[in-house]
Amino acid sequence: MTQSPAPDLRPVQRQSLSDAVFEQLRNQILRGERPAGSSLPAERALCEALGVNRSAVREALRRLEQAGLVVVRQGDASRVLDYRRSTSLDLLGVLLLRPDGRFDARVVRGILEMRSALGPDAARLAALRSGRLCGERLTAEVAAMADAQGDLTRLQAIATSFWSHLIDGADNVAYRLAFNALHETYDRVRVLLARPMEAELADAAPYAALAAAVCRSDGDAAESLARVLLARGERGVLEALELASAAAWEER
Amino acid sequence: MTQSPAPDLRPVQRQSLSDAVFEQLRNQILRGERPAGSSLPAERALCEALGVNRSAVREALRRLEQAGLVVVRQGDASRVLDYRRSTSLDLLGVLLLRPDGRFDARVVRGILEMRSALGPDAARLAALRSGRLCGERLTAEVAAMADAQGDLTRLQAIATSFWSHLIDGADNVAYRLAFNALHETYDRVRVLLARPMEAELADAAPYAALAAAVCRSDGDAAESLARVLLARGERGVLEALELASAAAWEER
DNA sequence: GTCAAATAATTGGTATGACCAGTTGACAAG
DNA sequence: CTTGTCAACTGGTCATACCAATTATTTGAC
Repeated sequence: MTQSPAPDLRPVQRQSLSDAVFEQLRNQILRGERPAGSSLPAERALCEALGVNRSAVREALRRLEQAGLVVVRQGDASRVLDYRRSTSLDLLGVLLLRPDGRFDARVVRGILEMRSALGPDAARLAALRSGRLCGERLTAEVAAMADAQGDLTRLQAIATSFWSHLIDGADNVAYRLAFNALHETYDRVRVLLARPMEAELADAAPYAALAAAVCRSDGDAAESLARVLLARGERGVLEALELASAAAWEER
Repeated sequence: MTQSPAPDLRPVQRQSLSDAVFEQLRNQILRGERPAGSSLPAERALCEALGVNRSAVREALRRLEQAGLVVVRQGDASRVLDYRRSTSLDLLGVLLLRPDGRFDARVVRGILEMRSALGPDAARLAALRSGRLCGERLTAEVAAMADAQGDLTRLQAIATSFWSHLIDGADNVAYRLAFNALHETYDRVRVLLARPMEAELADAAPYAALAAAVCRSDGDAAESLARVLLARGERGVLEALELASAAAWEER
């Protein structure tokens, strides 16, 4: 008797009502269906329309407010803000995926550019500020890479850890918080990026050189090594993106 | 009869209960009084302790969750996250001011470094991508600067607008969102930075040169001009920061 | 008719209290 | 020791009433 292939059961994602309301309204705003300046329906009207209690609606509104998507004022209707002007980096993740499920190429490009602008500078600062201590941590990650050759998924995790230590070494809160946002965005599409970023991930040598540069507090070398390293992945992702858009073109 | 000096009444900022609860818990977390990994009291316990309704507590928790400061899971206690790892740039504003009301020098330094890393690249991209159109908008801002000579507050507003147009020209969502966060942080301490940044604000010539470079799509020139321009303010702020910390030292 | 003050209607803000639904850990049965 | 049950937490949802701020309308004086 043939054994059917193991159906890998993934944990089902739970979603509270306020989560659902939040996502629905957020997506409508980001899609432009609720343009900046427009008013949201009254809370009681939203309850009615969505079939939930007012608490759920209010909690969702609080989250939208915290995210910088709407402004709520007692006595007046809640108004939609221009998310391009009023939100912070934590929205990158949702902006990355268009409504049709494909990548938004502009967002991808923007993320890559930011990575290339901050990464080398962070490497420079880490070398100058945390030299030896940071360099040793980086070297440990490089050693882990050697054990993981061929396992792209594991290499992704190690590379992330590598950069996280580098950012810590740079001792820059703004870079840290930006990294958090970029990392979370990256995490959403990690599997899809494994192949395109193979050139950046599979070769441990540049990481080793960068770790060494940091270790000897050579800021200039660290900066230029980081620049070269990041360019590898950038090229791969952009190429994959072009192929994908070409394929989408063919589909028509 | 002597007239007492006009007591300038500023509009009192309204604050809902959930706002107050949010701020209190957020500050406790950021101050380390509620360390990462620790559990928050149960919602009903918080209501009791804070003297408010459970709705207010829940709405505050939703905001904390959205900000990446806590994680809430049904059936279990809410837990505090490590904000250095789980929050995004929108926390810069609160991190900037220490509990005693002074600036956190490390945060200031970090913001300046990020500004210097992204600004020149944004200028380069704006020149390459939006050249003429963007350059004309920038030129208009430069003209406004001429009318505002001497009025530092107005110059601040114009410079902000100048950079906003430049970021738009760079056509990079990530830069835009990062700019939003930096700008909001800047806005909180605008008046305090007017003097220290005078060298960057008062001279319109560098802005004019940058606008011209963008206009003729000269990416390299735009980048280096932006670098020089931003260095002016950076130097001034860092000097002011040293003076302030020296003064604080004297106070003891 | 004009304009300002009073008022009604609409919006969000807060409060109570009940009950549903997951999580955890103690505890008894196997 | 393992396993299943159950009790006591936890957050999630609901209904309803009333308070408070804003806005639009009406009213009334001039």
